[in-house]
Amino acid sequence: MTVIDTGSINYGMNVRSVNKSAAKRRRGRPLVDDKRRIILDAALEAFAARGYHGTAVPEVAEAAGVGTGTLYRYFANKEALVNEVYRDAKQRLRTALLAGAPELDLSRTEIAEAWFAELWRRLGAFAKAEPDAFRFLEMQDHVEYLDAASREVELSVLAPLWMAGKRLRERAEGPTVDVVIALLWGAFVGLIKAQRLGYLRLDDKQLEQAGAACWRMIAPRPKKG
Amino acid sequence: MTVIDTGSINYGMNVRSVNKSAAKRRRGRPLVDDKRRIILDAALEAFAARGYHGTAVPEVAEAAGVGTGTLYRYFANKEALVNEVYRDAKQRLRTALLAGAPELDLSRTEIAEAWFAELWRRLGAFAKAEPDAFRFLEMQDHVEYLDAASREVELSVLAPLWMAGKRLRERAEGPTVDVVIALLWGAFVGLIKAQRLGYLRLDDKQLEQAGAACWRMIAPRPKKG
Amino acid sequence: MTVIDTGSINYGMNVRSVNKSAAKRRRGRPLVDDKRRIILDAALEAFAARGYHGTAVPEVAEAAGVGTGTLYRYFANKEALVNEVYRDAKQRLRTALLAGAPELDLSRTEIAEAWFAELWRRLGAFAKAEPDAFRFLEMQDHVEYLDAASREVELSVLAPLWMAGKRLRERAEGPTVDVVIALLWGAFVGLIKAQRLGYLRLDDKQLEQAGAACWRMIAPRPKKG
Amino acid sequence: MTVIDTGSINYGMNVRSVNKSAAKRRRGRPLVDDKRRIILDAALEAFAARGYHGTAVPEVAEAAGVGTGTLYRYFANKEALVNEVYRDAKQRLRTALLAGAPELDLSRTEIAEAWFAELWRRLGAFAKAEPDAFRFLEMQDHVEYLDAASREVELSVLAPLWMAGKRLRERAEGPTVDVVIALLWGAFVGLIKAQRLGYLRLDDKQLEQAGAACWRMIAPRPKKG
DNA sequence: AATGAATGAGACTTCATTCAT
DNA sequence: AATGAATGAAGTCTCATTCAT
Repeated sequence: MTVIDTGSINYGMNVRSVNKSAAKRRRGRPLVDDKRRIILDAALEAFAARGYHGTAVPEVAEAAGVGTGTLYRYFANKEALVNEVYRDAKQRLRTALLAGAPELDLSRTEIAEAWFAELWRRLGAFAKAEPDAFRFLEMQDHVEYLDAASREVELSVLAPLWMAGKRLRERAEGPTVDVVIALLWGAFVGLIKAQRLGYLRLDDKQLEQAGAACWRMIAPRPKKG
Repeated sequence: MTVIDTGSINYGMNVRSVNKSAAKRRRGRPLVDDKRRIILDAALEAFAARGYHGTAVPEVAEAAGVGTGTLYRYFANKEALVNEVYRDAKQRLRTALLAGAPELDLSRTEIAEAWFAELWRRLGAFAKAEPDAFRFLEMQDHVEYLDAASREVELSVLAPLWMAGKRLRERAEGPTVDVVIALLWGAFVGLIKAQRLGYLRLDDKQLEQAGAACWRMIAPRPKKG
Repeated sequence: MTVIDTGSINYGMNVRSVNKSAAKRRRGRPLVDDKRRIILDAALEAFAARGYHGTAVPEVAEAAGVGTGTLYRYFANKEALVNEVYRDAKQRLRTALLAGAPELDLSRTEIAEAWFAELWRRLGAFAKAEPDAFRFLEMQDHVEYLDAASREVELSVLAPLWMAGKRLRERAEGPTVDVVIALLWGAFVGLIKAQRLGYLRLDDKQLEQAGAACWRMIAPRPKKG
Repeated sequence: MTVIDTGSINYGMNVRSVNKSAAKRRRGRPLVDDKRRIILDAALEAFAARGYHGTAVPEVAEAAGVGTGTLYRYFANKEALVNEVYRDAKQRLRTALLAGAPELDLSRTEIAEAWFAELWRRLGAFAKAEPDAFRFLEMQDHVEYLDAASREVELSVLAPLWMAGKRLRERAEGPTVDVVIALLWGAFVGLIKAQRLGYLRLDDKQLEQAGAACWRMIAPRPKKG
């Protein structure tokens, strides 16, 4: 069962650094994308900590180590910036969750369970490796400023999960797929939030146990009759 | 089993109106608390919709139908206002969840299950009756401006749940109480958020099924050995 | 010939002061319009001196003796301000030129000449009494920021002149009415501009002689044949 | 009468192109002045369209097809640029109006009239050939940034006209030379401005008629007595 | 010599808070 | 006690100018 044998793969953790070091260079000269990357990172941290309205653009610029005017050379305005930060983080989440996931027969319960455990582990790894990204993405009310492109990215993460859920819960009773996804996602978010607020400390074992509990929530039980 | 026989009690739904109409009056003379109440309600709505930093104080005053200066007679400043809004909403949530709950023997599984179902129902009722309060309370990053008093109120809601969880999961295996609470709370929040964002529509039956799924997550299974 | 017997009427000169003193007051309390008026006057002076783009809003506020924020209570933004300044000045020009002008039989040359002399004198009085208004109105390229309302006011000044010109030059040969108006208006503007730049000094006699010269430019000569 | 027999000479029209193609070259190598010329032209267009304060330096550089830094190699700063643009345009106007004008006996009325008609025609040709130059030169409030050198050039255009006017109006009654020049110049500017704003359309015949009307304004009439 | 990325001063505008009425 | 006009600090964004490449 190769799926869960990912201990050696460090997903999530390296997405960002990959992006950074992969910045196109020509003969050693760092290109525009470098500065862009630095600003995006600084903005993510600020937005994650204080929200969109609570963050001043010069703050972001300073954190990125560039002048305010420079930031505006890379992003048309604050709204464009937050949208790119959002898409960027969401893409990384997407990669962390879905990259390299093989097509599996989720109708077989033991395979489905392993698949879910893997997903949960990846989520945990992402939340640990990129706490700011995770926190930012789970903020309420991006709606206010997200543009069409960002909403599309949003769907590109949800859709695969929804498809998997659909296959997983074919012929099962209980809540519909939408509800199950919302519950699971919320449960995970709640866990991370509680940790951030200091209500609990998570180690790998507890994270795994939490995942197992969540699996019990959705484990298919055949419909009556 | 009186616990679940609360169908006739409309908890939650009336919390706000009770607060409103219960504003202390003496022989028909409206008291100070009336205006206070109105401002708090207007502020809650605004904060829930646009967040703390996205809401302007004069905006709140106008929505409350009072002058800006008047608002400052009741609340020292914007931060004091948001803290009071927070405590006020949290108290109402507390009442909606915990009021009149009898002491139960949660070590007996069928009683515990009924107790959880009731809790879940009350949560649902609160989220429906006071969407703004629920949304506001679950916003991230109150931390930035919450004061000690507010954090205390926060605990006054959590503590009873924690105690109940403790009793419920004595001798059970799986995640610790903190983790379970975080998962459950998060799951419910995720459900409501998904509904608000239009990812799903909830009717009473689906809400109940969701609750049942969550119960499966925490239903005590005796420790091995 | 009552037309030219206006020596006792001080047109133009008093339009502004009238506006000022006529600010609605109730029991001696100066009303909102007062501050509005002060800001408009300060803005006119600044715009006349340095143009729209050359004038900073806080400059105007300071000249008006109010805080920057205050200015924005009265005018939505800089563009709204300049439009109101424009309309305000143009209306005053209109009043100064056209107020109380009787209907005359401009087909009779001697009446037409007196009418023109009167118009010229009024122009001179306006330019003298309100140099800033005159200078501002004759700046190039208001077009960039003028809104529909302002363009309407523009026409309300031009239309009557155009009608008069039409009547005056019925059956005359030479340039069309549009051309004549443009020439005359331009000639007057050139005169004032030259004075402002120090190329000449105008006394009443020279102004009158200039008007007479202009009259020669348009004095109707019957068409040949 | 060679003066008016200039129908075949295309003055004005070619001033700019002459300047351009006449940029000093040596054996096909484009010289510094080429780039200078291009920048001046781009700047003129921008300043004419949006004014000094409404024009950004990088905008000019881009329109000229050079880097921003390059522009600063040719002009010390924005103010130096606008001054050079001004002098350049004014010189071209000077050439267009005065080049090749023979010394004439303006005391003879019919010669003076022909001379004036020629001047008017040249003005018209210049305004048509170089609308941007004409528009820019007639903008108000160059004063703010014009330096001594520019003001000198201004005079080098005015002085010859003033001399001619002096000779023309020796012993005539009516307004002084300054006034007459201001009126005429203003009249022509008004005509062109009206055309630009769409208040009228000018063809050659109307332009000539306008010139004739203006001549009537200044045609010398012997002093009484 | 040419470039254009970088910058910070300064422009426009908002808003938390005060205070005279 | 209630008001809302007034304010200036602070936020978003632009642009004249510099300087490393």
